[in-house]
Amino acid sequence: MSELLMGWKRTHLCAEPAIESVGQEEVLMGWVARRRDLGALIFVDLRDRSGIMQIVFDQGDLSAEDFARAEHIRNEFCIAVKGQIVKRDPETVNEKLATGYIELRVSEFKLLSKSETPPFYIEDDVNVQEMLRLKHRYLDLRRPEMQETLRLRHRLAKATRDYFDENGFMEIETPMLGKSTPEGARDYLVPSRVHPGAFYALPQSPQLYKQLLMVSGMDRYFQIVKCFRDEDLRADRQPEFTQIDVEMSFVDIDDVLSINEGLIKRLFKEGIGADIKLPLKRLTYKEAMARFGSDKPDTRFGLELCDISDIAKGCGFQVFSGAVEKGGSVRAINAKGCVEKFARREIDALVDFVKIYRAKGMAWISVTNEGLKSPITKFLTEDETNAILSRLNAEIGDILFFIADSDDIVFDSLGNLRLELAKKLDLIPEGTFDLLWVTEFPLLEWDAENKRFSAKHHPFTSPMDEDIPLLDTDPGKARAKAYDIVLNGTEIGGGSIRIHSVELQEKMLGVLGFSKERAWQSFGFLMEAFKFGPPPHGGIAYGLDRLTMLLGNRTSIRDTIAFPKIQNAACPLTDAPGEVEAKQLRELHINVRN
RNA sequence: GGCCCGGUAGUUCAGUUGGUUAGAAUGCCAGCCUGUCACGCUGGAGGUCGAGGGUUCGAGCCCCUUCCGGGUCGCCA
Repeated sequence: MSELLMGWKRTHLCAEPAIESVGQEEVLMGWVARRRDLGALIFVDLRDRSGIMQIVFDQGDLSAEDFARAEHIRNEFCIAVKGQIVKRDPETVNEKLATGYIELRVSEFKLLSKSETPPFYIEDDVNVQEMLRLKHRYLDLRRPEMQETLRLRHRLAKATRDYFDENGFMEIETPMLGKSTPEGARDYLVPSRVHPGAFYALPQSPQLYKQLLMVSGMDRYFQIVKCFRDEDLRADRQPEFTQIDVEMSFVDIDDVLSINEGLIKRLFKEGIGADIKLPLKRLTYKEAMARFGSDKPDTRFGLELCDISDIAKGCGFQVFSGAVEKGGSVRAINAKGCVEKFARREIDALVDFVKIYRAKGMAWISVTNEGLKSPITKFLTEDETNAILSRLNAEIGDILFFIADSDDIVFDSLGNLRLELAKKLDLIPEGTFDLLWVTEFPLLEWDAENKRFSAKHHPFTSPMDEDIPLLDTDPGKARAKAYDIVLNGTEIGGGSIRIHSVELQEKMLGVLGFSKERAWQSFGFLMEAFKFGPPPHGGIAYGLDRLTMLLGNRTSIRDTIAFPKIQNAACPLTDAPGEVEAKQLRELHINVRN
């Protein structure tokens, strides 16, 4: 028995005693959340991970010496109290507290440890700079809402393990120290002491290992696993993050989607008690882009995009006709009833907004009861204008916004304008969960900087069967057996059916600009394995942090991670990364330039 | 790497056209108080205005540089 506890044993968590416990002697341990000192009577809100119990120090119940000690208790002191659970008088019941109809009258207490005055109050509406919370993360994590978020995360992880276990999946660990491969994000590198000048890479995902496990006949694999990407951070992006990684053999797209819909249903149920209807909606990539300007569309509201390229094609407005001639398009959004809501100032602000997404400008037409107001109608014939109005179902009070450019810029800027408008117009319903699959992604995208194709998903993604011939003729047109799952406009997971033949894998790498030699140098171990009876296989990976963020209704991924990094990838609590001793560097054969 | 926003008591903020000793709330400390629950009352302490430089008789405020934090574009297969 611990010296410090002197034989005391905790009988309950703070919020556990209920009305049935009245009359019993209990021992609670926890932190002082608040103290109300009325002189000869002191109330303390005692907090632990279960919640709060009000405890009462009454001068009459304690020795003079003990009561004097109680007067020195301060916030965040860690204490143990022994006493009787009593029912509160009806007029002193606190409805706001789950335990508000009872309290503990202290007969004895122990100070387990003192606390300095905390730099911020430990409560849910904390309202301090996040940096301060992160420097004292151990205090931040005492806050009930942080504890609940981590509990949610735990429930999601547990539901994942239960679900996959019940469905014949096995959790298998894969190496953290792997091989750096070209393609994809920047790797975190780990120098090898034994191999001078050689480096391991921390995994960006266990992709290749899980494919090898399929070749091994593991059939159904999953893993909740840390992954690492050395790229710039965002509110929803951390350099180390956790994936729910899944792979299955002898499957095609529908098999993967259906087993994963089961997982999604389970996660929502056990995570937040929500019922999700199956099957989930599906949109092809093409349709998602055309209607929403995004491959992760938020379909909780309208404001869909409308293609007017055919009308704009030969029109007198050079910006419109030119964009179409160069192979781009002209598309528009009808902001219903916005004439009253947006003054010229706000319209100009929206024109600036789309420039973030490389749009060179944005045309607009206000349909007012005094006629059309627009900087562009003077370049259009009456027929063209009418055709546009009619295509967009324009009515008095509407503002139409137009982007003319290459398709990627049109989609990106209008897609984001759509989200911005929805925010401004308050069109997004709170508390609803909008889930859908986006399918038939393009296999490749053109990398203009390096003048070559790169894989939209990754180089191991299978083309759709009917598009395989396109690899030889028009690779840019080939669609992939790839799918993303989208929740409220955020991608929460993505995957694909993989290539499982040496020939197709070689061809794919060839399209990506790999010589046969370099392909084998980089991915030979995978293709070598494919020589030995690889099963058809595919899978998916989810971002557990993001999923927790969305289900927990948090705005930052950092709130779902116990010890997150800040924007410059440092840890404010430990000050990582830090310098190391010269000896360590010498052993690793590393010279650091200053 | 680019763009935007921010940095003033422990904390959250205010600070007028550049003008006296930089304020408020809360927290903290002390005293009083037996039914509070954001307890109350009285009193007190607490500031490198992120840092450096400049303009000025005078800078929290204007200018330049820089550091730090957040958001975002690029980037993130």
